Amino acid sequence: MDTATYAIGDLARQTGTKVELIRWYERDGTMLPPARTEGGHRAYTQAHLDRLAFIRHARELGFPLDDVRALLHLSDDPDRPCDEADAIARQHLGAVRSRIARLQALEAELARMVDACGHGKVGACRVIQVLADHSHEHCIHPGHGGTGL
Amino acid sequence: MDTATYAIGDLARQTGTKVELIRWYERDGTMLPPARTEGGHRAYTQAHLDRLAFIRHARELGFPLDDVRALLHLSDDPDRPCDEADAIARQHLGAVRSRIARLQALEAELARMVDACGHGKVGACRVIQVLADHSHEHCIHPGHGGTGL
DNA sequence: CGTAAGACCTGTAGTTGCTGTAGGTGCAAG
DNA sequence: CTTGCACCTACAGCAACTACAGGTCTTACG
Repeated sequence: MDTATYAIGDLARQTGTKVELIRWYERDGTMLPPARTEGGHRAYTQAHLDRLAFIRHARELGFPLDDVRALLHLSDDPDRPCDEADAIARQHLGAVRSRIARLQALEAELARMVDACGHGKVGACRVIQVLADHSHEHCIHPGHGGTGL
Repeated sequence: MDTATYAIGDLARQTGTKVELIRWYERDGTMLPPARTEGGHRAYTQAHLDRLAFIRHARELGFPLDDVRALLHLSDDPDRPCDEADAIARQHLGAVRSRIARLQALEAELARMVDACGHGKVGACRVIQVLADHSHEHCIHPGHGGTGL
C-alpha cells in the first residue's frame, strides 16, 4: 500500500529542499496544499513528493518558476500534444546558450584584465583602469541584462 | 573649466543608467551624495560621473556590489598595492568559469531533452519525463546554487 | 513675466526565488 | 509524563533593481 503520508521534513530530506522553501512553494501556488493532521501538520502524499522533485529538477535546470508551473500544468494532462513543453525547453536552451556566449566574452575580458595586472600599486593597476575605463572600446555589450537564469 | 555640474538625468543619459538606480546607489552608499541646488536637485561633478561609470562597468562584468564598493575603495588610494583588486578579479574569474562549466552541462542536458521530444502527446514527452525523473542519473550536480552572476 | 511641460524630489511597494527569524504548538520516544 | 525536536504561522530580509504616487523645481516658449 502506498497510502503512507510524509511530513514536510520527509519531503525536505528526500528532495534536498529546505522546509521553508516547501512552505513557500505552497503559498506561491507551485505546490498544492496537502491534507493536515489533527494538530495541523502537513501530510503529503507520493504525488506531492513527485511534484516537488519535478519542481526542484526544473529549477536546477534554471527554469523560472513561471515556466515550471506551465510545465506542471502540461504534465497534468498527458493527452495534450507536447509541443508547448518542447517550446519552453527550446526557449530555455536558447537563453542558456546566449548566457554561455556572454559569459565567455566576459571571461576573456576578465582574464585579460587579470593578466595585465603588474602587481604594483593601485594607481597603475590594469584591473582598476579597465573598470574605470569609460570608453568601453574593448568591451562586450551584453544587451539589456538578463533573460532568465 | 570643469566646474560644470550635471543633473541626475545627465548622469543617467551619459552612463545608460536609470535615474532611480542612481538614487538607489546613493541610498545604498555606493554613490556619494552630491551637492544640491537651492531647490533640492542633485548637482553632480565629473568625479560622480566617473564613479558611476566605474560602477556600471563593474556591474556589467558581473561583480556584486560588495565587490564594486571594495574596488572603489581601493581605487581611492592609488599608492596601495593592487593585489587586493587582483584577488577580487581573480575570484570573480573563477566564479565565471565555474558558471560557464555548469551552464554547458545544462546546455547538453537541455539539448538532449529537446532532441528526444517526439512531438507526440505529453504523456510520452521526454521533456516532461526528464524533468519528472527523480533519479538524476544523468544529471549535473551544481553545488548549492550560485556564486555571483 | 507667466505658464505649462517635463525633469526632479521623497517615499514606498513590487520583482524573483528564496532564507531566516520569533514565538508558539504538536508529537513521539524514553 | 516530560523533554526535545519537528512543526506551525507570520513576517522581515537578501540582491539589485524597477515602478509607481503625489508633489516640487526648472526651463523654455510665447
